[in-house]
Amino acid sequence: MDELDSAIVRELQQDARQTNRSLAQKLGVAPSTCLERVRLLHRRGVVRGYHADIDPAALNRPVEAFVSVQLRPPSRQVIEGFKAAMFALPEVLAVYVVAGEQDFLVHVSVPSLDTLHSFLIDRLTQRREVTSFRSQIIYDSARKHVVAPLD
Amino acid sequence: MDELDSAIVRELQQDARQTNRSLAQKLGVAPSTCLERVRLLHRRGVVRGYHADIDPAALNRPVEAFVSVQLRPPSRQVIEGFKAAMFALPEVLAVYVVAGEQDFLVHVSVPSLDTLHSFLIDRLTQRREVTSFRSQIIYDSARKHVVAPLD
DNA sequence: CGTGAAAAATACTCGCT
DNA sequence: AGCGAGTATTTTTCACG
Repeated sequence: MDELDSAIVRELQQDARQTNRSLAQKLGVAPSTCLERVRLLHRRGVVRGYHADIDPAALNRPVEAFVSVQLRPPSRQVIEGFKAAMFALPEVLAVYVVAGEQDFLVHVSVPSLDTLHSFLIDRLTQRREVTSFRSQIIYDSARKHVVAPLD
Repeated sequence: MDELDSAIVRELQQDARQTNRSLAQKLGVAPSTCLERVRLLHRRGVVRGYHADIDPAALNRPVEAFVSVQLRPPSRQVIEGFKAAMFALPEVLAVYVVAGEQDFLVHVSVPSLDTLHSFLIDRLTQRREVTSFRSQIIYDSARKHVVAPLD
């Protein structure tokens, strides 16, 4: 990860569809050089993929929330099982196994508050390993698409 | 958003760099048709951008956490100010204004637990509007890159 | 390891249905 | 709106420095 790699990573985070040519021009190297670097970044697992960012409203998912969940017992089996079950649900965007009062954080996006309520009742309350949960509706959010190396 | 649009959106979420040609082939339409659809999806704001997914470890950010923050007073001014301040920090990946006991959720990624501690002390404790906060280290996580329409 | 030029593939335009 | 042939760019390869 030298300076050129970092610059490539930054640019591809900003716009994954820019041509290799314009990328090379911006960074002041030959297109073939740039292409080789990008390939190495793939092989090394630095670049994990390229994904379109879609407006949730267009997918009929205007309502988002975080649901914190406490599990019993918080064993590996229970945690892994719950994680897999949640991830399989279409409403779920992401799952996080966390340390703290709660064991789990589930990021969901749904068509309405009604759908959220149904999700909580049908998908969480049902499960015996869920001892408690708390949901936080997201009023507003902002996410970075370009993340710089630290240190 | 007919069936073709949905298919395009799904495919571009899965791999944003696939050529228009292969995309058209998969969906059984002419490349020019496909290109026109993609452009319309842009214009309508359905596709907001294309971003490379980078391994956080490669950016020297192996430690992630959610920090829940309570603000006083939870006025628009205070919330917006805090949001902007947090978003400007390099450690911050995303910010969420939420409803519930806490007012804010900050997603951070840092080089180490030490860095996280410094972040909490120097960037949160310092601020007068922060009345309390709680941090949850992320042990494990999974995020979907392809999100389907609901209903 | 980076480069430049040739070859192959792709994007993009546009007149037509 | 969707299509396909033609043109313009781009990607990709490869022999050389």
